[in-house]
Amino acid sequence: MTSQGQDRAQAPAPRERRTVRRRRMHEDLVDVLAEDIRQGIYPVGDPLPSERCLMDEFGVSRLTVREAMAALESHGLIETRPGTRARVCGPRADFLLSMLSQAAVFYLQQPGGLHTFGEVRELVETGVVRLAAERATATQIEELAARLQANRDAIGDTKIFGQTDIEFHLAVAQIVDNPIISSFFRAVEQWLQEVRDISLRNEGQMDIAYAAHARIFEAIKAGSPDLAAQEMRVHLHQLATIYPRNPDAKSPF
Amino acid sequence: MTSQGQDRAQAPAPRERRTVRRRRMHEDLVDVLAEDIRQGIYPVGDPLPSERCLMDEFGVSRLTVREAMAALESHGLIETRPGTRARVCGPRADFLLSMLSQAAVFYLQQPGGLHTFGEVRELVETGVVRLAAERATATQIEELAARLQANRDAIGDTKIFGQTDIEFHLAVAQIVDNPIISSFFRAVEQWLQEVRDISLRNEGQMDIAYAAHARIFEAIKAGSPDLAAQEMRVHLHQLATIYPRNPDAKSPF
DNA sequence: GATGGTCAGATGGTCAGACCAGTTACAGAA
DNA sequence: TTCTGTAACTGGTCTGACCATCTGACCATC
Repeated sequence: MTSQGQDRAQAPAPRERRTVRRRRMHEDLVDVLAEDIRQGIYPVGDPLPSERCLMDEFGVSRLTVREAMAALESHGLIETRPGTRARVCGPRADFLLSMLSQAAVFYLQQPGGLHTFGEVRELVETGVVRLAAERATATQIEELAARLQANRDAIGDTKIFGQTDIEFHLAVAQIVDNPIISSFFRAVEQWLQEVRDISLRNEGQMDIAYAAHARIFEAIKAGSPDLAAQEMRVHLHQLATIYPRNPDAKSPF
Repeated sequence: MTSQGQDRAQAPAPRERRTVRRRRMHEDLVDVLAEDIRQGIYPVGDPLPSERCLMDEFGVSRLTVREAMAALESHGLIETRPGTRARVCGPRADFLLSMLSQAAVFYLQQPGGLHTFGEVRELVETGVVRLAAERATATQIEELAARLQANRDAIGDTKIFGQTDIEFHLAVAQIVDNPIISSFFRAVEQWLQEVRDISLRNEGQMDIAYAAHARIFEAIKAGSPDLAAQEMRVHLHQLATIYPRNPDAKSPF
């Protein structure tokens, strides 16, 4: 018996539930095993006890054990494969990245999300160029110059220009050499690409964007944090003025 | 039969697996249902089809359906309760907060995590005070003054001083009125508390911290973003110099 | 001694059926 | 019209089973 279409009438916003959600059997198991992992009883790379052993040890069904293992895997603590026992995995950057991406999408989809997110982006990018201006080595400035040149060469081709635009910003971020900042940039990379694809359709926008990048580059090269931040802020504000007011916020994945 | 202690010999870092993990049955179901939710086929608040209906519809066992539902719930897309069908829930801020907290813990636990995270914190807090200095209303400045006074009154009591210290920083952040920034602060709040509990044991540190807060307050009151950022930077650098070099990074939860 | 093939045992993945506890809707009585 | 009891539907957990995958031991060959 299928129930497609069932109960899909328009409903008002759901009233908050008042019953307390009862704790489930496998949740206790999740807590115990997560704590064992945290305490190093199962170091990274070690296998966990098998499902059948855990069901014996905790006196629950194998299904309950499997639900706990699934929860641990969804938290990124373990990974399972057929035929071998689950293994503890260290917190993986790619897992965190996907979580950050989901968080980014969440905020973008909220009312005013574009503004909210844009504000944070400005805060991060102006802070990043400050640090870049303080720290850039001669080699890094050469690398940045190459990115800038590629950006210039791409004028006229919306797709490639957008790509080199992002690569320029990423190269600035990489000067700071901070994994959290790099993760932030990667988390929003696809969304930024889509935003630029839209923005760059404006007449003459590639020239304007390139000119802003050139000024940012000069400020970093000159070792002027305040100037670099100011130029980045002007650049982002200009982008905000041409970006459509209320576009559909697109998911980066 | 238990297997405690089994296979726990020291092992080198595990070599990355090369076998391709086979796609599981319930993963297809997760994709389909997640897409239905994204497309609005099941709006927020609507119940999903029952487990028994989904097993009929997709020709899989009820256990496989339950695994898919568990995965959707761990992604924060639905919530389940005994006796009623699972319901779609909108992305919840608390869910995102816990994800940000996990990300924060991840980066803190990496080698050099304290430095990496401190750098990002400085970037965020200096950016936030700049915006606060630009935007603070008279009412907000009064509120901030009250937080500062509470901070001053707490000198001598490590616990309360730490609490008021964080409240001062949070009040600055709230001037910016950006939910992402507020979430960031809340995500690292408990960890910050623990850090301060350690820092404030240093002789005279409460007086130093209060004095820095007072200078930050004056800069915000004077509407001087550059000065506010500079005072915040000095404050955070001073904290970094007295904080133990390689403490155990503690989980905020 | 190194290598390749085979096999048994251990493992996870999925299934079917069952039972229990919680929730909801409906029919009948007051 | 309202209230109550009950049936139906729901999720949570269990047991036993079978299938596919992986690993280690063993043996034959070079």
